[in-house]
Amino acid sequence: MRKIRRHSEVPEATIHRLPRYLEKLKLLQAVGVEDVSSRQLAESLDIKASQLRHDFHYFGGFSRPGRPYQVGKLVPALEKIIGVSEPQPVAIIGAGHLGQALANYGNLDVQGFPVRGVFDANPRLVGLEISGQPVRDMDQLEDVIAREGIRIAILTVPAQHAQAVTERLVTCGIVGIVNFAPTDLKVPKTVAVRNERLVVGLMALSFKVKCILEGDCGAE
Amino acid sequence: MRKIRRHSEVPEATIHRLPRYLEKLKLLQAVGVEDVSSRQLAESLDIKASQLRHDFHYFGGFSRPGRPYQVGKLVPALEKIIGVSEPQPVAIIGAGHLGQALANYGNLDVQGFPVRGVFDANPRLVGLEISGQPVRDMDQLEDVIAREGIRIAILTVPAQHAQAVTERLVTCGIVGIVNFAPTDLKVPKTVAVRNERLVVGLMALSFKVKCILEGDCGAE
DNA sequence: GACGACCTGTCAACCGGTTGACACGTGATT
DNA sequence: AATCACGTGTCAACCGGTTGACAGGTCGTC
Repeated sequence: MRKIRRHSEVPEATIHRLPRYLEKLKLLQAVGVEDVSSRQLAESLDIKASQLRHDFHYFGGFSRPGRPYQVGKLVPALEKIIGVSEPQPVAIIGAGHLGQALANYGNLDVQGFPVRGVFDANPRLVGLEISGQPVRDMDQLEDVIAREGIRIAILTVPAQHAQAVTERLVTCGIVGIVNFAPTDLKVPKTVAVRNERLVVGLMALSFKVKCILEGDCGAE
Repeated sequence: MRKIRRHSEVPEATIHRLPRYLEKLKLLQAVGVEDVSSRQLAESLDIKASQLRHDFHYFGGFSRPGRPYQVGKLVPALEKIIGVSEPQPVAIIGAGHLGQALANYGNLDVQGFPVRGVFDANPRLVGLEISGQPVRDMDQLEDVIAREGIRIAILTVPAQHAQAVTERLVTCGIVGIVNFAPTDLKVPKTVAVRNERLVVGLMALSFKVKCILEGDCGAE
């Protein structure tokens, strides 16, 4: 039942697994499964059971010893840990193709990240309606973020504007940024950034593809 | 000058840094920089110089000892290693909002991944033109992939169809898949998959945001 | 031509994350 | 009540990746 104080001690790798645990557990819950053992859950996620238990151990007290985990308790516990026990509103900055695609992506709402503001500097896009939401002019950025209590922003502006926009976001209280621009953002330590760089991913994949084709991967 | 045979020995972490090296080097090249030391390059990428040299060491022979790296030689060398010294055509499966956004994303072409086929099962989308390319019906999938020699596919179909489509892709010779569907794909070992799970990223970010807001991150 | 500034290649120590092992708790069965 | 199958919490060994240190090469300068 002991809770760890400083979440900063949780390894990065574990943090990235938490969402996957939650995802799978919600799926199980939807099917009506009540109990799940570390082995079952781990196997379905293709990781080792010991690792899963180790991960949970950082937070402690998910189950009574000797008994499997209870899906019904684990889901809200994980949601609380991750910070999505209440909806976490997000803003999308940049209503180009990608921004629009994300605004339309219903899964965000469902998973606890309702889009509460879409912004663009281009007057042609401003006023456009996407999934029932207007694209707003950038000069409303600060107002809307404050009013809606938004903490997380998704950045889909061109690379050359990314840093400037980021600074505005930081000033008006944004704490987390998902960056789709192919640039590294400079932010204070009190702001978390996650880079989603498609091209980097593609290239890493390309490297592996080359390995596979040349036959110097795996047992040769 | 010694070349390592089995690229599979290159650590995952290094593979993911290679594209970033290339990206930055291209930028330098565009500005006319000819030489760059490991320290300069590493600092601009916010990593340690020793790590960069260590990474390059896997491939060897990028520079004459005692002299800094030559941008003009490094760029093609890295392109060759990553597998983008020649354009690597890709297909996009699923022409929904995300698929369209990616098809429109000019950066892919520029970086060596020209989109050579966009497919969708929805008759309403088939025939639509995106960036000068028609959305094709799924029944043309095999033909086009074979004709264009496509090795990498980007999967942007709904989760429930992802596995079925994947199997078709594998059968017709696709070796790398970028998966945007929130599902784990089952593929043979000879196929590389990279999952781009937006919601997982958002949740990891949300966790950190919560840490920051609660003040239990960093030096407290 | 000797010196010093600067560079890379290389290796060994270090560190964080992963994994296997096991102690201990629970409930069903005999 | 004893036993067995199955479960979690916990820890120590292990392993891969990161980091610092240094040997050895190159160039410009005095």
